[in-house]
Amino acid sequence: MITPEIAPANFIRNIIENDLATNKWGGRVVTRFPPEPNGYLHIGHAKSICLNFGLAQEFKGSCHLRFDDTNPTKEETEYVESIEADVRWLGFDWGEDLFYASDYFQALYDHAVALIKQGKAYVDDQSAEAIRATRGTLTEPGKDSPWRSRTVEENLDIFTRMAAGEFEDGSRVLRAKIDMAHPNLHMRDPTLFRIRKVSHHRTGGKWCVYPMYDYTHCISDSIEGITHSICTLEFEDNRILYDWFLDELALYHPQQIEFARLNLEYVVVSKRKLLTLVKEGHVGGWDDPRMPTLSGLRRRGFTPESIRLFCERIGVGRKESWIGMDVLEKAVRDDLNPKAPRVMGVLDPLKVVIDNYPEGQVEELEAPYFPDDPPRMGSRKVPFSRELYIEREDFLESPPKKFWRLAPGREVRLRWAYFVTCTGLVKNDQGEVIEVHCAYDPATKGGDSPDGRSPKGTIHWVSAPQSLTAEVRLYDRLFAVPRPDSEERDFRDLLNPDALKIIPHAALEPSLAGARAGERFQFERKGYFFADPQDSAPGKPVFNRIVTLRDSWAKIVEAQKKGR
RNA sequence: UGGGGCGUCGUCAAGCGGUAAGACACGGGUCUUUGGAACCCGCAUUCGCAGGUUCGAAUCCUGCCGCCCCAGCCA
Repeated sequence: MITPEIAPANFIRNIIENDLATNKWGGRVVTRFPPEPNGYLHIGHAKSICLNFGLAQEFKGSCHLRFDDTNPTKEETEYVESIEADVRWLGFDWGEDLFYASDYFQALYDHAVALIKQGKAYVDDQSAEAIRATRGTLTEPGKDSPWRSRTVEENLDIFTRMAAGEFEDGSRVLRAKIDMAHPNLHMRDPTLFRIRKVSHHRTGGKWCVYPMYDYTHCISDSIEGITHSICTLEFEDNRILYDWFLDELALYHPQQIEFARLNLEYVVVSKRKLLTLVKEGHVGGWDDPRMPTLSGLRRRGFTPESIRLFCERIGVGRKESWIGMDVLEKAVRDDLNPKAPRVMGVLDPLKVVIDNYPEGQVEELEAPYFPDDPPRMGSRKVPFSRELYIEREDFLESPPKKFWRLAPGREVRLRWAYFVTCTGLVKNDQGEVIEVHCAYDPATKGGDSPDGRSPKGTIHWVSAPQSLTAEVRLYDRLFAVPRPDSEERDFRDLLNPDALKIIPHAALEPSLAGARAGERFQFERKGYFFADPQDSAPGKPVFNRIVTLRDSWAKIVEAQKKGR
């Protein structure tokens, strides 16, 4: 197991601890995760989910799942289902606390009527363009609407008729009457309700006026008895409205707290761009293993634990920050290292003939699944014969300094098998090595020599005749540059062409024929792999590479290059 | 030139007036039948800058500088 990491302190936890100490909320901690059901959840949402559900868990409170479905033109049931599945997959449970903003449409309407009666809201007959034109600018105040001083009675009458469907979409809106000269633009008479004569995924045709976010969110939080309403930094300016509505309506008043959203290098997370990748076929779908969506990460083979570990490690603050992809990769390695059984698979096969090994002979060699803890899960038998495959990159005709693998005259250990020494090689017309010849030392069976010598290199291998041919998909970072969003070029041109390499005929050890869909393994020296849950069939697994192993040889090579 | 925020190691991030946690990355080493893992050591005399208050400041005050967000009938 990964050593349990102590959840690092953060300012939100501090606020909660302080509130608990002062009994501000009567000992309650109630948070919520409020997605709009208009797209798939991605790694950025995971941060928010882990924060909200994690805090609730830690303080024995609760976290509500609430769909913010106030805009029927953009929201669909398909998305609520995928969101529920993703949150559950991440390991969180909202219990009975599943809500929809649309549950509160009537209450929202009633509160609007109350605001009208208080003279705090009015119906504006101006067009959207006119409203925009009179909002003023960052430095100049706006102008009052000509409809701002309608009587309460008239406002009540028209608002009622708006809700009854008497007016066309866009013909008028209900606005709060605050201050058109306020320095915070959100306070310049924000819209409360707009007319939308469209069917809503839950309320159908019941409503033709729909409430806006600022008005809806605070009241929804209030109704549900939320204590800490955690959202991202871009809503900082909206907090003034959150507070204004609740104060004017004299309702239970949760505290809105903002934190910096996640920025992850080498991916893009905007719905528009992700959708483009899917629609234009740059990826196979929302759950393509290259995608930063939770469904993509799941399909790739990431574990929920690894995502949670990642979220814990990146912390929570109010500073715009960028997290390197290596942090996510490290998190999944750390999670899988103690969990994934070790097996051998050759991704780029190079044939090896052991000349002094009897033709036709096959030995079954013992190979532990967890070499660092052999009793655990025991071992499997791996066949060994005269003809093997090794990784093409594990042989070099003229090896550079510090290369410890196979080369002419060089002895290496074949993992769990024998020491072999390279005695010759065969090339094709293009001068490429297509076959390597070796001699094995029968005294080194199992990988130990009686004379105590130990080769510098140990490489993996698979017996050719018994090998399992399987498709392996090597995934890597989606983009070739760390911050695709801040580049001038079209983001499509920044995609990493090597984000997916399909190997149709990898040579795997035969035990893998028994791999079940959804199982994870470490292919020794190569990385962690996941039997694709959709494309694997009994006896015919298809593997996705989740992440490579840390590769210090690659670092040496790079250093040598630079040194030159 | 309005309003709201943010600036602590390469990247995140603790710290809340008492003399800079931790993680990732990086460097070195031990061990090793994965150049994996594990383990050990190192890694900010300094907290955007400049002043000030104080016995004492990353923490308080003042002034600068830099970066982000806001002008949807989106959320």
